[in-house]
Amino acid sequence: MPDLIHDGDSAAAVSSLRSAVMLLGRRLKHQRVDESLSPTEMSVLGTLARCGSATPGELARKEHVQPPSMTRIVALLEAKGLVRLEPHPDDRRQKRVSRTEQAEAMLAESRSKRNAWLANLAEGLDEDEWETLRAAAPVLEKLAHL
Amino acid sequence: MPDLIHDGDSAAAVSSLRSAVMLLGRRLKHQRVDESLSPTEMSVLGTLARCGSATPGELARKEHVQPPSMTRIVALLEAKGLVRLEPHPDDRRQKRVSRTEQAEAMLAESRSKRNAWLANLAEGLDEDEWETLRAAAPVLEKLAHL
DNA sequence: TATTGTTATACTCTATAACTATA
DNA sequence: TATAGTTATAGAGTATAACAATA
Repeated sequence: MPDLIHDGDSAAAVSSLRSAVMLLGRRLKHQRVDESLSPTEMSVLGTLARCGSATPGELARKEHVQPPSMTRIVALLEAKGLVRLEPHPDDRRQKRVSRTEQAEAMLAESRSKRNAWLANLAEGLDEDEWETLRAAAPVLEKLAHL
Repeated sequence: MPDLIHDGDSAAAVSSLRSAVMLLGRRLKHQRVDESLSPTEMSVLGTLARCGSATPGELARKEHVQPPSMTRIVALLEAKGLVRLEPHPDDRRQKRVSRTEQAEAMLAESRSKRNAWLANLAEGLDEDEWETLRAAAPVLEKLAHL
């Protein structure tokens, strides 16, 4: 494995990346479409958008909450019409949780709002800076998923 | 103002940046030194590291919490030896809150732990990718502060 | 007997309303 | 009279412990 990041410049870049990502992440999180959804409820919908469907237990593990908390979250999302619960085909103890069309529309609106906010912020950069960032976007995305 | 980001490629880059920053931000947030500090307590210490010192009211506004919540947070931080409270020089209603040496050490350790985690993650990139990200770091930092 | 999910209950964090002290 | 901070109390979100149903 190449040891890319142990010179001084790279250490500074790591530190700079870390603080920028954390601050920008916090600011993005505040751009919400639906104030009535808690961060975890929102995150569960995002997870379901990636996974298609999952059991309550799987969701609890992915969101780092305990099973009883997920029971409550799923019940709230179901009451809001954002997820659907079905019996598990193989195991009658489990359930399948999947998102509704309404949830997909809300997620799309949420992404769209945050994109618009970020694009507006990026107007404060000059063309070279934006070009640099545009080149880095796919790399940052790869890094985030490593 | 130049209209940099309204072509299709840039819209894709904005979306990619947004999701990468949010995911990476969430993952970084989980890298904690002290599990006994709530996110807001941690954030208050970070704010004090930037500002030097502040009144409880200023902290409440910066952290977007109500004054009574900040009263409690400051009291908890003081009990943990992480902030110091002093009378305000000009106004006897107010107080000055500043961080202790112990808080500075904790913040340094926290930054260091997150940097190490991120640097380790970055080992999964190849040299060109890392070079791209290193060039983008200062731009991302500028963007986060706009 | 182990696992999935739920119910009952307690704790943490934050908010609102009412109060005290100072400007 | 207005402002800074605190006290008292309530609500939202999550945790642990005990339980029911199924494997």
